[in-house]
Amino acid sequence: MSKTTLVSLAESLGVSRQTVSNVINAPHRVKPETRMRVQHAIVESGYRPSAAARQLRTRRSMNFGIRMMPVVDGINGSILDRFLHALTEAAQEEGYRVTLFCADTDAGEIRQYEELLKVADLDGFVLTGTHHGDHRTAWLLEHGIPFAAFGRPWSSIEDPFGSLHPWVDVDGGAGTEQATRTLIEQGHTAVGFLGWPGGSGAGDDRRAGWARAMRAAKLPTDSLDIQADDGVPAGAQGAEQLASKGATAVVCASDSLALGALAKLRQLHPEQASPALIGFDDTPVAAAVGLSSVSQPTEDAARHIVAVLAHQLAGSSSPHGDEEPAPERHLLLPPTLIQRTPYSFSSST
Amino acid sequence: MSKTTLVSLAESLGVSRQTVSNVINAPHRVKPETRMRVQHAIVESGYRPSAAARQLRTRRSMNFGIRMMPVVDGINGSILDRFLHALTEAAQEEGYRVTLFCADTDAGEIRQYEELLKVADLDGFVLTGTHHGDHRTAWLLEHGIPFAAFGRPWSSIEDPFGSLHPWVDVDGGAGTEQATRTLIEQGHTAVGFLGWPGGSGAGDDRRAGWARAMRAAKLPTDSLDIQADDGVPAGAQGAEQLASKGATAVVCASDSLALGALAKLRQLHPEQASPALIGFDDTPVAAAVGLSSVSQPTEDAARHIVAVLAHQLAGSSSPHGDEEPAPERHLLLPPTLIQRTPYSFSSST
DNA sequence: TTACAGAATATGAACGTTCAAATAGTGTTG
DNA sequence: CAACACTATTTGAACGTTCATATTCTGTAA
Repeated sequence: MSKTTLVSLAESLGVSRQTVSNVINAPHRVKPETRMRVQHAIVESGYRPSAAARQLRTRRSMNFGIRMMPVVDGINGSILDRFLHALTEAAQEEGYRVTLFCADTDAGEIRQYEELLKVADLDGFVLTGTHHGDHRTAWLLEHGIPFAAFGRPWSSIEDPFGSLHPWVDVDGGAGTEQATRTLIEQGHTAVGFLGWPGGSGAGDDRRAGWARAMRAAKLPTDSLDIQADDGVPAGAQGAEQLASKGATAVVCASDSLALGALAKLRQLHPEQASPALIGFDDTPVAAAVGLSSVSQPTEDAARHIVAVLAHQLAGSSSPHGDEEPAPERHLLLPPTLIQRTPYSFSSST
Repeated sequence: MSKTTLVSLAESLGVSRQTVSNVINAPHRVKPETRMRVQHAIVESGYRPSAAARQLRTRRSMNFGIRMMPVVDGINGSILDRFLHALTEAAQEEGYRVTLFCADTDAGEIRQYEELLKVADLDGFVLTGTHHGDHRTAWLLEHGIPFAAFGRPWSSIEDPFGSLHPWVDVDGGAGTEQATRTLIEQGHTAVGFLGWPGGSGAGDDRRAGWARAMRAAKLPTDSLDIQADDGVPAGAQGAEQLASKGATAVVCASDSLALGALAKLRQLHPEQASPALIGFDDTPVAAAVGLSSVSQPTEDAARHIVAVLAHQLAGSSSPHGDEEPAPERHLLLPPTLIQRTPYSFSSST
């Protein structure tokens, strides 16, 4: 039971290796009858073409890379898990594999690109955590390396849809806007926003969504906008400030902040079991404590990223008539508001 | 600036390809003078050997696979992030790459093994989530595929150190034991255990640690042992039961359970800002809410797994005198108790 | 029947590396 | 100085594909 190869399989069938190869890569070139016969033998023998040999010849590895960011907070980073899983799954379905790599900085990431392109012949990359002044996209574009980003090109945010590279992102602003609107509809007139200091792209976007909803309802936003570094303690502190300014409801830029706010609001208003509070990212923690949160369609985003990347890769090798319709190169997905009632831990449970 | 290859580099130096190859793979065979010259040229040109060509010839890909488990809870799963990051980093340092793959079931995982071995020529695998009646290890052993597991072989738990395959695990029992002891030293005599239903390997192990500490202190364990499915609500419920049985402190099998317990205990004893409570896994949530927790040395585990796997892979190709001392094939790492004071969210913050 | 076009299949070469074996170089020794 | 034992370097072949081209087959028209 030695290894099946193109040649050994061809010999045992009395055809040439190229015919077997064609059955796999260009079935239309083979007479239906032979094709069937070969296909049957392929299944029978469990033959799989060697990626290495194929890669050596075609210079394509059917493999793309994604960087593991250094673990920071983890509470928000945990959505990466879902993303990575969905990405791997989608890639697998399209016949691609996902290779991980580490880098501490963007510069380090670029160095890894060079390395991986030469050594492993990666076909492309998936970028996450795009930000202002991101050098990675420029480098990749310049070198003509296929890639797709999870995150808008914040550097040229005036016209993200005119961007040269494909990206997929979640419309955070629409999420906070909806969250705010929901709270307003529930009767709140002083909805505070608890977000990060300005300058962080995603953070500003989420803040803008809140402001839009407030303006649309002709409600004042003055002094209801708190800037706090991400984290539970800062969330508690911010919630306290907002409460003192008269806010009766709070929209947060992250679940970490919301978690702190939840604890603080409960402390301030013990009579009120379910504070009017909405977090962001729908992390496991939010689900765990029953916190309403804006949920990003991570799976959809991952799937689309793979689609865009795969289309780009396939397109470059066979520039003839398109079979598949080209997936959108720039896609802004709407998030979903997950409404929950915080667990009251009442004795009746 | 066309691609540098072994041949092009050799030509420009006036040596043969094999000499350059030797400088890379067996430097001792090359005269120091030539070696220097070649090494310099390699750096100069930024030459990197093609993984595909190498793999085709040597049948080794310097690549191992790890499965992305379906996302379940997430609150505990988030330690996977840290593990994966550390694994990738360690692998990278040893010259290996990490390929992800998905499977819903163990059987699916085995199917992927077959596929990946044939197609991508993966050199080995890292297993996570070992459990009773795990078929994966048997399959891999049977087929002679190198692998290392994160998790003891629970199926043959009588003699884990006699196991045929290498594994690394964290001594959960030692963790809960230490946690319990710490609480006892603080004066508690009725320390409850809030864990999962029996039969889950890791869960039983953690329960046993608690029981050991209690027995050692000659304290009764009757009715202080609660079995609950993982999750925040179940944690709250369990904590309430324990409180009604007179427990003044609680050790939990997971942070999810502890999080629920924390909320419940605060509700039951509002005067007591910091309930005597210890969780497990030191997840980001625990850090966020200031919950004491047993921390697994995930990074060390990952690093050791890579070491064992790399040693196994290197060993099989060069069975001569060992340079590196062989890393332990079976390793039980002690966890660390991280003590924290739950955030009180007091106005003074 | 012959010639010819088009479909179907087969053959040689190449991708970039390492292995195995051959050749050239360098002292050492009788 | 010839024979030898090493060390250092080179050469041919092979890994398993796909590309480009060549060959064979089949049917149709002259």
